Formats: sequence, structure tokens, C-alpha cells
Amino acid sequence: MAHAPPMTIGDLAAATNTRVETVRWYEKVKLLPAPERSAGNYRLYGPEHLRRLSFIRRGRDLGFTVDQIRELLAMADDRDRSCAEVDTIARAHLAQVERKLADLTRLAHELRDVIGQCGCGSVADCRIIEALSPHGDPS
Amino acid sequence: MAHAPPMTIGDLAAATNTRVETVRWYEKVKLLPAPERSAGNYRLYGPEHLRRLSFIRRGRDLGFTVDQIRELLAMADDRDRSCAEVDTIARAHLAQVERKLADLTRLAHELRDVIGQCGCGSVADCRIIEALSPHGDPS
DNA sequence: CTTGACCCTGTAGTTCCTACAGGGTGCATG
DNA sequence: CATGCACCCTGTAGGAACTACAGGGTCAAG
Repeated sequence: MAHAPPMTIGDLAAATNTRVETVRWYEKVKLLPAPERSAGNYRLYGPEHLRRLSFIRRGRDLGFTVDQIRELLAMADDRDRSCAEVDTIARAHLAQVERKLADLTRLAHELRDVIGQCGCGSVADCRIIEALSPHGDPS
Repeated sequence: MAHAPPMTIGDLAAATNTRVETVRWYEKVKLLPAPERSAGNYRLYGPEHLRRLSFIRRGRDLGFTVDQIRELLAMADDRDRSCAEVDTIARAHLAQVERKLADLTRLAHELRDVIGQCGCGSVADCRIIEALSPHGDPS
């Protein structure tokens, strides 16, 4: 139960379902801090890197841009930042997240409907498109 | 209350918060069918195009690739497709949607926490990163 | 001490847009 | 009726976020 041994870039990539090249790219654009290097110049990652990369990957999968993720990470990093600033950013992101939640919820509902109907002849009345049709600003 | 008059590409783009160039690009890659043209060679869109483009845009915003959206649209289009096939695709997409829902729900929760805490000195214990940390395969 | 899996840097290619350049359309207005 | 001005057309080039080599070094196993 000592500290976990450092991971190589391959380990980290495997643990987060990421390509090795992508991990290096995140380092280049400063989403992921440059880790220590071994004697043989290998990158060595710790659990902090794992958490951070996991966050980045899931954020990307949810449709956030790299800049938005950078902003969310900065919020977590600079905890002595002005409260008003954090509040404003967090509120903006929350509004966006709630819009995405609403859209995803309706899409999940329609997919379940399609799956439920499947068992007879054909997909009678598919409303998948309606699930994400206009219902306010898709800003 | 007659049929709505056809929209120009600018109208359609404005209605879906999309750039005109992007609409033309979707046509080129066959996500959006090529519409009728006016005498002066302007594209003329109807409500079907609006629904479809809206679906595409929201799908992209939710992190689906163009190919995944193509698959979802095909499911809605070819309603006389083999039931088993639609079922398999729908199940795969539903699993992905539910993973995204879980992630977004946790992110929304953490953002609300941050907003709630803001009112005193500093962001004491920010757990935003934990919201999207490892908890199963982020496939 | 070699072999194979893995790491390094760098550059070029892919996807999904985004931004012009150079030119035509269409309607209001003098 | 002509002359703006906003909008449309077809390109092609650029940017964001990866992805895939090429050419070479590291290292544990046998």
C-alpha cells in the first residue's frame, strides 16, 4: 500500500482510453503538465496526471472544447481566484451542461422507444429526429 | 396558415445557430440533402431541412461524430430496415448516451456546488475534476 | 547480447469546420 | 432605371483537435 509506482505514457494512455500521441499533444498545448522524466528520458506519470487526463477525455467526449476544459481545470487549480469570477464561469458552464442534459435525456428516451418497438415488423414511428429538434436556442 | 415559404441558406443558418459555410459543408458530405434551387441558383430549404439540421447540430454539440449522426439519421430515414440491425445500433448508441448522461449529471452537480460555495472567501474544496474522474471505462 | 515491445522527436495527414477571394442575385431607393 | 447594399454562389486556404508514420533510442527477457 505504498505510493503507486509511476506510469509510463503507454500505461496512462491505456488507463484513459487515449492514444499515446494524444497524451503528448495535450502536453504540448498545456492541458496536461509535463511530467518527470526517467534516466532514459521516458515520461513518468503519477495519479494526479491520471485524474486530470481522465477529466480532459470525458470533457471532450461531452463536446466541450479544449478551451472550455482549460477554463474548468483552471477553476479547480486556482482556488484562490476571485470568487465572483469563478461564480460567473461556473454559472455559464452549468447553463450549457443543463442544455446538454436536456438534449441527451430526450435522445435517450427516443432510443429506448426504438428499442422497445423492435420486436415486430418495422420501426413504425421513429421520432429520433424530433428528439433533438428545435425547442429553444441551441447556442 | 399556408405552407411556410422556403428559407434561404441564411435563414436556415440563423434558425439553427450555424454558419452558412457549415450548412454548405454538411451538404457536401451528404448529411443534409441538396435542396431545390431558385431561378437565381439560391438554395431553398423547407421545414424538413430545418428539423434535420437542428438534429445534426445538437448531436454534434453532444459530442457525436458526423458518422454517428449519419447512423442515427439513417435509422430515422430507412424505416423498413431490418429490425435486428436497428435494435443493435440503437442499443449501442443508448449505452453511449447513458454514459454521457452520467458524466454530465455529475459535472452539473459539482458546478452547482461551486456556485453554492461562492459567497465567502475562496473556493474551499473544488471537486470538479473528481466529477469526471475514472469510474469505469471511458470507451 | 540480441530481439521485441515500448519510448523519443518531428512532420505530415484527417476530420470538421471557418474564413476569405472573386463574382452573381435581388430588392429598395433616388 | 441604375446603383447601392445585403445576401447568395463556387472555390480554396487555414485552424482545431487529433492521428499516423518515419527514423531512431531504451530496456527487460531470454
